[in-house]
Amino acid sequence: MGRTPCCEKVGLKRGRWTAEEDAILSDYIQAHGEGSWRSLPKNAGLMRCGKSCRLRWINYLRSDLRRGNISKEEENIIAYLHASIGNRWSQIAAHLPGRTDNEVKNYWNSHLSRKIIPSRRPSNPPNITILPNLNKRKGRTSRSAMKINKTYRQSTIPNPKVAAPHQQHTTKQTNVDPCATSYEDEMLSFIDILEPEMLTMATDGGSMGSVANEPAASVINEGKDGVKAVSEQVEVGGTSSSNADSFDDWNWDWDFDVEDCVLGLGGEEDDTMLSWPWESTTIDDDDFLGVDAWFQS
DNA sequence: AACAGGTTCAACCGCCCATAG
DNA sequence: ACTATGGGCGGTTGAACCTGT
Repeated sequence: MGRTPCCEKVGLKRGRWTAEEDAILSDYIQAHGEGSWRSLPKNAGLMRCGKSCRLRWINYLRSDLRRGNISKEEENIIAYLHASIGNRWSQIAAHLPGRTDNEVKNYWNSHLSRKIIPSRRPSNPPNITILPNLNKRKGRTSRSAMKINKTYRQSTIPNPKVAAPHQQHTTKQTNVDPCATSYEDEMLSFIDILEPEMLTMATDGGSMGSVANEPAASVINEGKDGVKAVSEQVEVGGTSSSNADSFDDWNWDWDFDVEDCVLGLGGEEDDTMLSWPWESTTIDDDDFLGVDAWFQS
C-alpha cells in the first residue's frame, strides 16, 4: 500500500549547495533526465533530499533559466499579472520564459510590492464571481483560492505607475489611464487597444449588443470539497472609454476570467473569448482567438 | 574601520492534489 | 474505497550582502 517515504531526512545535508553538488546534480539529470526525484539523490550520490534536488534544479541549474536582472518589461508583466491573479507565482512565471516562480516571488516581495501605493487602491473593488476551478492544478490550490479575494482587496490593484504589459507590445496609441484606479479601468484599457477586426472575429457567434451596465452580481460558489475555487469573473461591460478605434456604438458586455486568462463576451461560459495577449495559447476552437502573435507583429 | 539596520534571494517548510498500490 | 507517497505550490526563514552612520 502506498509508496515508500520520500526520504528519511536523517543524515542529509541541508543549506547552500556547493559547486560540486551542483555539478553532480546537473550531470545526473543531463544523463538521465528529470523526474524520479526520490531516487535521484541516491543514484547520483548526493546526500540531499529529493525535494531539495528538484528545487535546486528547477530554480538554479536548469539550462533554460534566464539569469540576471528582471527587465522593465518583465517587471510590468509581473505587476500586471499579480494585480490580476494574486500570489500565483508559478502562473506568473509561466509568462516569463526562463524565470522561476521563486524568482518572481522574491522579486515581487523585495521590489514590486513596495511600489503599490495603498492610497491608489480602489475603495470599491469590482464584483467578483468565484466559480469552481475546472483547471487541473496541483499545489495549495484551496488555500490559495481562499485568499484570492483577500489578496485582491489588499494588494493587487495594478500599479498606476506601471504600464500594462500590452502597452509595450504595441505601437497603437491607447487611452490607458496611467492613473487608473480600478480593475475595470485596466481591463477597459486592454479592451480598447484590441484591433477592431479581432473583436469582430471574436464576436462571431457571440452575443452582440448584449445588455450591459447592469450591476454584476457577486457570487461565490463553493467548489469541490467546499473550497472556494479561484476563477474570478469581473464584469466590465458597457462603459468602455473610447479612442478612435473603439466601439462606441456597441454595448459590450465583457467578462474577464482571471483563472483562464481570457476575456469573454456575454457572460456565458462558452461565449467567445480572447486570450491574454502575452499568453501562448493553442487555438483549438474557432471561438477562441490567441492574440499574442498579433502583439508581436 | 566598525557597527547596525535594511535588503536580497536561495533554500526549506508544510500543505495540497493526483495517483500508485 | 482507502492510504501513503510524489510532485508541485506558496509562504517563510536566515545567511549573505548592501547601505548608511
